[in-house]
Amino acid sequence: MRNAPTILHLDMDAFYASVEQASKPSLRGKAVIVGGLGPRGVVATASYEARVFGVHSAMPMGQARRLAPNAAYLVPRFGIYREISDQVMGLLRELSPLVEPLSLDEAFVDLEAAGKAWDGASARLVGTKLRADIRRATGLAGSVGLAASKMLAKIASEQAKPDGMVLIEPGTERALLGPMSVRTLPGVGPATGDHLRRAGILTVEEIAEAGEDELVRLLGKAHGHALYAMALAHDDRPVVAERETKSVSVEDTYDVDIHDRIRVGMEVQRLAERCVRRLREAGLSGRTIVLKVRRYDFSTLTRSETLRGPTDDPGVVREAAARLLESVDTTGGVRLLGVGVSGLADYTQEDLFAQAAGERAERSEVGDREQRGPGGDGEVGGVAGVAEQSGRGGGEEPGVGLPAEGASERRWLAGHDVRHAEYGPGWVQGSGLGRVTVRFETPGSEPGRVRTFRVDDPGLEGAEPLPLVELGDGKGAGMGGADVTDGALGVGESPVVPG
DNA sequence: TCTGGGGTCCTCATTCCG
DNA sequence: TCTGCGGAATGAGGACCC
Repeated sequence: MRNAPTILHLDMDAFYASVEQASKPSLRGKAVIVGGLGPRGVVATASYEARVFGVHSAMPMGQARRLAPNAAYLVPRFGIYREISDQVMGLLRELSPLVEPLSLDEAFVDLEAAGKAWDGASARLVGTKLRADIRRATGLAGSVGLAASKMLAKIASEQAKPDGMVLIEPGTERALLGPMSVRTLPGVGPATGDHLRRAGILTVEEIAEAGEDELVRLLGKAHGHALYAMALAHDDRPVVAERETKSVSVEDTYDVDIHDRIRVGMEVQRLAERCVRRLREAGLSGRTIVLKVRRYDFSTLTRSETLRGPTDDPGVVREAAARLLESVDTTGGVRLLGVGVSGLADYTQEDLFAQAAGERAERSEVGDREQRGPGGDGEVGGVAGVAEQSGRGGGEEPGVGLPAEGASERRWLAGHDVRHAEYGPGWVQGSGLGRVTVRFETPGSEPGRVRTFRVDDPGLEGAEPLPLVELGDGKGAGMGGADVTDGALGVGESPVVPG
């Protein structure tokens, strides 16, 4: 491990929720919860105001609504999150060519590799400037951790939240980590945490005291060795700029369990097609097809099949998925279906055609029996439409207000952007019972007024998100000096009117 | 109104091959 | 020829992360 705190970890604070607050003046200082709004949705991000009520990410939406009934509940807008993320990652790449994004809102940067920092003082300067640059460019707050390894930089940024910076001085790591919970260490989740607790190991120090052999005995070779090293603050993992994709998958959780076997088959076909679309967009092909089924009782099983060569042929993937489904008992109902492809290779056309032809010829007799799937192509029934809604969010959301494929009526998703011919730009506060409620405001405006329309109002249409920071003047639209109208935290009137 | 979606990595069992 | 053994590939499942 290096001896200077020159690895930087950036973590954008409550990212999705902060973007929504920056976009929507009326939500600043309020509890905002972003996630799936269906009956089986979970929280993706809660604003700090919402966390006061005990709401946190991965919590079932129903539970969140009980804890914070007056919060604003919004559907994610991945398009704008990705745009802002690109902006932030761009700033990081100005610091160093060695940037390792972990997600839309997190990344490691190796400052030493670029000669941008060589000791604590220079690293602090870089961190301070970065946070200011991010705020100027996006209006948002990010927390920075600086340390001599990835693990510690990440722990540091965690401690820095919200809107802060923490540097862990080399030499102080063991003392700092010792009293912390084992759950602090990367790779220790609920299961491993329980495992360790049953062995009487609660803190990082106790992991170190237990010794490597005991850890390996408890957790297996790879995990045991890795955890022991982490507990001693040994972490040599380099910052890796380019990581290859290893698999591509899509999955949908259905609002209501599917019992009908034919319907299950159709859904698997649709998922296979979506998966291949994603695969092709990435310029990839793959050898191993994976079917995932989560049953009514939440038990999950996977079935996979490896082809002789990589494919990106929708027909081949559909057929493989259908074959895999045959070996799965779905009586009792399924709540989730997924199709994935792994064993990825670079796309090559000749391989592809040879493969497709070969596979089909091989199974020409068997094929007929299981072909029934794609016949009803394009037909999306009532329940399928609902599933479609819950399944969106992977990044290919349809434009708001545009009809979903096969759906006859426009859908207005809470939080998404719209424009009205008479009232201008705004966003959907809620919809139902044939009505849609829109708040007319923009990132740079004062909190705006609410109006309600019929869902088929001809003057209303979906719109692109507006930039958070007005171009040119560099004025941040962030939360810093935003007006907070409620005296107490979030106990004010609901900013989102249901129905 | 219990529990999303898209990934990665590891372990363990089985099978095939030399 | 029979048997044992050690990979490598494959398949299933679990844990974890954001």
